[in-house]
Amino acid sequence: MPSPRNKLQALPSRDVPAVVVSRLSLYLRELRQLVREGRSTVSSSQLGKLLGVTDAQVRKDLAYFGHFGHPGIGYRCDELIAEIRRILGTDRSWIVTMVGVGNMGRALLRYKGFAEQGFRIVAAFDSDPRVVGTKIEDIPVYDTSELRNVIRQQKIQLGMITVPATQAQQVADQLVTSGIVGIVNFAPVTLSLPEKIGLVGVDLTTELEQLAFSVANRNVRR
Amino acid sequence: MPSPRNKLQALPSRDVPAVVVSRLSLYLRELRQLVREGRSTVSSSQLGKLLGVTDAQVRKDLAYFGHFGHPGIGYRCDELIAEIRRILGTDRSWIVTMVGVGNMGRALLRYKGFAEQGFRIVAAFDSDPRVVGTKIEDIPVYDTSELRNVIRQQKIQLGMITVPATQAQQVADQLVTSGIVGIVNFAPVTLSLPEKIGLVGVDLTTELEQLAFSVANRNVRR
DNA sequence: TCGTGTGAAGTGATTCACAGCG
DNA sequence: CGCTGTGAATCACTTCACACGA
Repeated sequence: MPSPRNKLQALPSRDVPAVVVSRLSLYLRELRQLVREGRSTVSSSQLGKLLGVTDAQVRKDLAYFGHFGHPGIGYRCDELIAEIRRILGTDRSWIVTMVGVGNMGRALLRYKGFAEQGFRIVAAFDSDPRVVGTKIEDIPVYDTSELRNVIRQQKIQLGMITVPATQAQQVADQLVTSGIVGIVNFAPVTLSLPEKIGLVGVDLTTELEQLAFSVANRNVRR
Repeated sequence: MPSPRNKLQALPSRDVPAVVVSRLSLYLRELRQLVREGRSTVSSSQLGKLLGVTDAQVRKDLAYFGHFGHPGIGYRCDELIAEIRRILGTDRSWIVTMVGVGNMGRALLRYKGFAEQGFRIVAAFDSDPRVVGTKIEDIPVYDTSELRNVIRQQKIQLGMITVPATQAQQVADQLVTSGIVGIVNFAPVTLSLPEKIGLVGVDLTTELEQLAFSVANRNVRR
């Protein structure tokens, strides 16, 4: 293979399957747990066993991005954590907003896990005058009409959408024209966005449907 | 191909890739939208375009489960909705519980979307005496010590876990020994469960990490 | 010796392309 | 003629198996 042996190679060595990236997140989660337990190194087979994947898969996944392992030793946990964070782009912090301060939005605003991984929610938006002007966990709630101004002034990069399905596309369009580069959509609709904009959809009903299927038909492997 | 030409064939015609099932949920979502707009039929290419998949993919996905289309016509929306619901197992209703009534749990208890798709949350559990005994959207909150009794008495089938990561495995074990058959885990840990138990994990931090990656590296297709 | 990194082989999913039906 | 259902071909991902480094 080409790609020189410098360990800090440029990131997008080649087109990476999305499923590999999703496993990276899981590796990261396990590595943090291992560190909490006092482990300093881990082998691909150990890490794989924790997640139900093969050792070869772990190594191949990581090899998309560089040479992080130490033959005979395995991977140093803290080192690999740093590498994966760099790969995912969570070594820096991201400035995030939330549009929709209903039940779901409020719950997410109060969730501490985001900040721990470098996602700083700095503003929220809603159209209900009863919440506009309030703060939730120190995060100010603005009227939706302020969307563009606030996003530009605060240099917000990512948006989370927790408005009703009927409004989600319109909100997404506003986010895009305000300069946001990525969206997590919790509304149960398919958004259509410019290619350039990153998009992740989370539909909780869909998740329950997957579960119902796997229970109703005991013939899927996860 | 074997499999006789009766349209209502037995469900698990063969081992179905998980990704096919997840698209089924999305087809369902689009079909409902189409019906709302007054459409009565849809072709595989139209349905595919709405979701960014090919027409062949739509047809192949559905063909895992039967012959639902009408050559020259397409698929009748209401018919296909019924078929997909039957396949997913959401034509009947599921009895669900929620363990953990923090921010996330409360938000999900208040979310109306679940009931609409046949998921009836009938009980919630927490260990905080301030919420035990209260009701959220008419759903009673019991002390966690009551878990087994309530699950058995109410014949609860599915559980959603929204407790802190440190307690998730223990809660999952309790759910399993109480007779639950499927779990949606919102805690950011990998659960280990018996093969027989259905499991879907939703980790919101992980989702944001996927987004960060796709924004930081503009080389993934979704 | 243990465990990584990686070509090669194998498996699985997607797309192609077309016969056949309404 | 439009559109499904589906083998065959292609493309993508995973696993195998082994050379090599510490």
